[in-house]
Amino acid sequence: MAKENSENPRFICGLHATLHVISGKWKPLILFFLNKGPTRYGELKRSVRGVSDKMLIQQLKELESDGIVERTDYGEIPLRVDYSLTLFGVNLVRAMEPLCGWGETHQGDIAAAMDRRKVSR
Amino acid sequence: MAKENSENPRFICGLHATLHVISGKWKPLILFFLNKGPTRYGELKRSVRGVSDKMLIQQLKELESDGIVERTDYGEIPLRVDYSLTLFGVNLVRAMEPLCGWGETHQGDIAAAMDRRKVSR
DNA sequence: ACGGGTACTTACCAAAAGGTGCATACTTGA
DNA sequence: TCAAGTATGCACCTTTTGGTAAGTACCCGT
Repeated sequence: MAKENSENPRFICGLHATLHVISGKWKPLILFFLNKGPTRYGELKRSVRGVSDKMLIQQLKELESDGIVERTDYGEIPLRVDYSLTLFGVNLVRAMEPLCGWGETHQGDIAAAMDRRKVSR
Repeated sequence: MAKENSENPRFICGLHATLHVISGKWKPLILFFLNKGPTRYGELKRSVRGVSDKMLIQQLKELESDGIVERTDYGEIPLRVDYSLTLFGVNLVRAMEPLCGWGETHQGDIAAAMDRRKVSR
């Protein structure tokens, strides 16, 4: 078990801790869309364009395990399952909001940066 | 070149755009430490515990290419190079601050979540 | 009996990301 | 001549992440 002391702390800083929860190609986007309210699996998949079933389910399971997201199974057929944010998750998404704003504001710059990276490969 | 229209937009949302800039295991931490002011390469490496030279240099190059970070070579021997945030970078790090706060507040929960993930593998 | 729907599983594979180990350049001091 | 310092390069390798394709469970309607 990892020792938690000042000599070898688990996390370098608060940001480091947060990154462990939100790392994964799709997690930030999943959380972003769940911020709109409880969402069915299929609807979430349509919102998070490009994600595969395998990854969506895997990352939802991890978010559930971490206490960020909760899963509601209505026990119907066809299956109807909702995913929603816990209070813990709502606070996390709130902390992510400035990143949304920054990205909105700088989409042009970011697209240009991506093009530069592509060219220099 | 990717078409930017409402039918097939480059980014799903602002957050998606931001993620393209900060994705990479070490980038958020690099930015976090550079927020303290211009930093020498060696000092930055010591701060970002665990990073290899290869990755630190690679991710610094990408951040520089994206206009987030600037590199100052003093032309001395031994080499002395400083890395610092551009204004663009300072604004990005400001947007990341709530994530630092969230992580600070929830380090215990996050550590517990990580332990649960480890057990269920 | 079969196909539809939704949500999810799994084996195998590919791609991406990250790391190791050794190397380089250059001036200075021993 | 060699070692020291700092910053960086590169070939090869390992690990992690993500994707594909085919499959599953279950009830209902045709």
